[in-house]
Amino acid sequence: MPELPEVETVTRLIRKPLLGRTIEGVSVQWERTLGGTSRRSFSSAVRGARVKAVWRRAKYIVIDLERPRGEPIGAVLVHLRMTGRLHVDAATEEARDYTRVACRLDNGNELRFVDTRKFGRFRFLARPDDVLEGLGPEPLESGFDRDRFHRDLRARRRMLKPLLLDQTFLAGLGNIYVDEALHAAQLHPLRRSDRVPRPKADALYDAIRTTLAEAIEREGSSFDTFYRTPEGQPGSYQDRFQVYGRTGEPCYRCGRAIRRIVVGQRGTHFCTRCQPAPRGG
DNA sequence: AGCTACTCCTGGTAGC
DNA sequence: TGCTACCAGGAGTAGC
Repeated sequence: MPELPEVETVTRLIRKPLLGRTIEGVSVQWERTLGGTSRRSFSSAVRGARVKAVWRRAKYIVIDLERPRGEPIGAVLVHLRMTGRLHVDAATEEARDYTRVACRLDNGNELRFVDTRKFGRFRFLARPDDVLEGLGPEPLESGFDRDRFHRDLRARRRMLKPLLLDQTFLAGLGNIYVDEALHAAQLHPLRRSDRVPRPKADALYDAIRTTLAEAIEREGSSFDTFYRTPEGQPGSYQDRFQVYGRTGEPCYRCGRAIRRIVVGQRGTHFCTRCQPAPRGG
């Protein structure tokens, strides 16, 4: 599903076609995609606005908007959740199925938010920081270092799997990359965060950063005909999965069958030999 | 504080 | 063939 690497890939691809463009009009097919704002107020907020910047924070694509004279007016925060996609098409191109929101641009193109399952959000916020400031550190940025990660792990008493999925703890990881990082660090998903010794915390830190960086290099993961970049190209990191979706198949490291359990309603994949069960939590 | 269950949605698929 | 049941999971919320 779209996690940090997929969102980063999408952000990079839509940046160029959006930068400097003015939104001339919007059409909203599914109002709840706006995340609580009415069609009317969404439309009046973004119509006439110009795209000042396109960047990523956690799993959000942030589209900063400004008035024609240059005053900032807020941002559209796009969250793809499970099935959201962004496309920039010629406005004359045939409508895509499952388009929930579309923004007509001043160069004849249209930004389309397509989302079969309707979980995604395309929200205008006058003060986007209200949402973004509540997020945990960016795992690939320099402010996130080994000392901080170790300290943060010790400050909580939670199982690693749900803790790493918590966006206020660390931003950008989802179900797939958490499983991959825990396997790389040889840590059991149910291990309690305050019982991870420093060397293992360092190993997990390295595993998270390496996994995410390599996935970005490969433009994310695509599978089940699910994820595609805006140009329709699949990413290729799914070929590197060590545990995710490999239930019953041999661990590449030790040969034992990968096991699947459910933790917090999430499918969780791990190797019972490489990631031994914690004793007493 | 941290856990579980539930909700939002739809397409795909397993099972009959 | 066609039906039903269930699964996928990001994140918000409620209740314990």
